[in-house]
Amino acid sequence: MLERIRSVFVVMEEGSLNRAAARLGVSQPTLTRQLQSLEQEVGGPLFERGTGGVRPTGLGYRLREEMLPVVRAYDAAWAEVLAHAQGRQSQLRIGYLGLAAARYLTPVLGRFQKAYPEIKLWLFDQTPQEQLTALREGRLDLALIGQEGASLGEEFYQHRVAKLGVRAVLPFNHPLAGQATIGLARLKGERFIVPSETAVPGRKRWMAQLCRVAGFRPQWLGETEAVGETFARVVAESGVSLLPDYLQMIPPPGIALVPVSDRFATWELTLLRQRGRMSPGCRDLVKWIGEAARGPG
Amino acid sequence: MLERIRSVFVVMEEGSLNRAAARLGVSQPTLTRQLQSLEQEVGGPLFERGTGGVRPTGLGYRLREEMLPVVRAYDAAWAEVLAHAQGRQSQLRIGYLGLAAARYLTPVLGRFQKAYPEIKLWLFDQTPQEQLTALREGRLDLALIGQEGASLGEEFYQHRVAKLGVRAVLPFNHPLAGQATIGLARLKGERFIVPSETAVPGRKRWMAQLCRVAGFRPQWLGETEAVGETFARVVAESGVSLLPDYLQMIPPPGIALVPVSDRFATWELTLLRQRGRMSPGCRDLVKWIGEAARGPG
DNA sequence: CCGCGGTTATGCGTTTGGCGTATAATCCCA
DNA sequence: TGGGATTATACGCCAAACGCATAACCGCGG
Repeated sequence: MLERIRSVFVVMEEGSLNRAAARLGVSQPTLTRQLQSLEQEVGGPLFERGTGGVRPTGLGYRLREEMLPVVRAYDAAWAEVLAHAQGRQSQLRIGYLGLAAARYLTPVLGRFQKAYPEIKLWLFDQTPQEQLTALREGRLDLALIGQEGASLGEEFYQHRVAKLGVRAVLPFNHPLAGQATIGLARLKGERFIVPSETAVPGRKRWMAQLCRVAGFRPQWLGETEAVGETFARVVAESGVSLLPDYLQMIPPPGIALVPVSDRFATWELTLLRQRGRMSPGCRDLVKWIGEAARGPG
Repeated sequence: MLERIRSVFVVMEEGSLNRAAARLGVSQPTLTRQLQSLEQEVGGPLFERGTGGVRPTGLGYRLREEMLPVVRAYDAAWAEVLAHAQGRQSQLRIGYLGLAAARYLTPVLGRFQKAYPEIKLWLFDQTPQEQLTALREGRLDLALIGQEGASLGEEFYQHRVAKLGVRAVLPFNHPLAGQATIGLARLKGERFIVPSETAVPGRKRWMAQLCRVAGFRPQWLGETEAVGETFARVVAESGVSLLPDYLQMIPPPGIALVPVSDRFATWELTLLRQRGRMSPGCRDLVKWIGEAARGPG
């Protein structure tokens, strides 16, 4: 059908079925029939036939006006898809959690841009849930996400980047706030602030699992939509929370971040990507992020 | 090809070739082969096949991201074309010469909007040349244009709207400026200002023709790009010009518009439209403009 | 351990839609 | 009144696409 429409453009340029057919590499009767079938589908004549050639009708002009940008967009989109298929990716879109970026993502970006100057990097600071839907909609090529993505191993490929420790989030005046490290069991009886399932899917399950191993069942004080809100409610409502130990993270005022000493208290930083072959640029980026995370850590 | 791409969307929604084939009304083997052929053209797999269904690859997601807006645009454009073919035009775009509009176009617009409230009228104040190219590109449905369009009867349909007289454009201090009417022959020896061929195609030929019938050959003083420029140069360089007798036209300062008395000195106001069937709205508009022009005139 | 229900892939015969060649019908112009 | 254009039609052929039947594979549960 698109080819028929393209033919219409050529016929309008040439003003003659003969010449248009020559340009299109088909015979004149074929072009005539193509046009007839298209006109039947549209429901009106696109050209007035004469002995000196063909002249567009208003409908023909209208069709070109409406369809020309569509055909151009189609060609551009098709070229993009072909480029992607051949690994000649022109862009790489990475979703990340603001907290994790500075330590694991930033150091690699300079190196990547030097090695692949032709690839434009897009960075999106998004919640894990946003990253997942963006991955599903194809708006993202990579997602730097936490352990919560483990359950999505079916849906996406995952690369383990680093295994982090855990820090307890305590209000500054909490009795344990001054400790260098604490065992998770000492948080028994505390009431936990947890991100909502829509904001950070799986986080609640992860925290519950840790508490279970530590020997108690956590009581939930409430759910939040952003990490800043978590901090605020920990302070305001004397709750506690658990957070992956992103290195170099500065605790906000009123908050103490105390490392959890238990060996089992870990959190996997994983990189999710869509199924299928990786382009060389993407492969290197994944590799380097892994090195940067494991090397100095 | 577009149908293949649509199929990809459905398969991504369903996650299963079986269900997608059912929704698409084709057999599963057919859908499998369609997908295979599309993947071969793209140059990479769009889905990973598993025993539990299919999962999109990055390439598949990318294809949907690129092609979904294209397909939507295609559908919208197609609907527009179909509507146009059935005469259910949602808009009517009219080009007009500023000078002629007030007298012939404005009175009809109110009536038209009452009769066809669902049709959006677009009015474009353009030079005749601009109107012609706009007609050719399908950006205009009607063009209110002068006799210069007569030579284009091959290319477009024309409706004679009115036959106007002619006025001589004279500087205010010209010896003939005070006359009630003049014969064209008295302009012999004057030097004429004429719009350029690109601004008002055919106008120069029309003026030459009138002068020839009046018994002399005009001398050209220069060409202008707009009617305001014509007035300015008539005053500044003591030239003369000829203008269709748009009724109710107010002469600008320094200019006298003297009616030409010769019977042959006429100018046809014509309405050009693209070839092919007219929608009812367009037909009425053309009819009413003609009535408005002939009735009181 | 085996079979059942689910998946996708493949082979085969048929159909149909589209193409090209040859030809007709028409018009403009010399 | 022909010659050189034009577009439309008739006919035969072929290839692409479809559906049916079946193969191959997987997971799960008895």
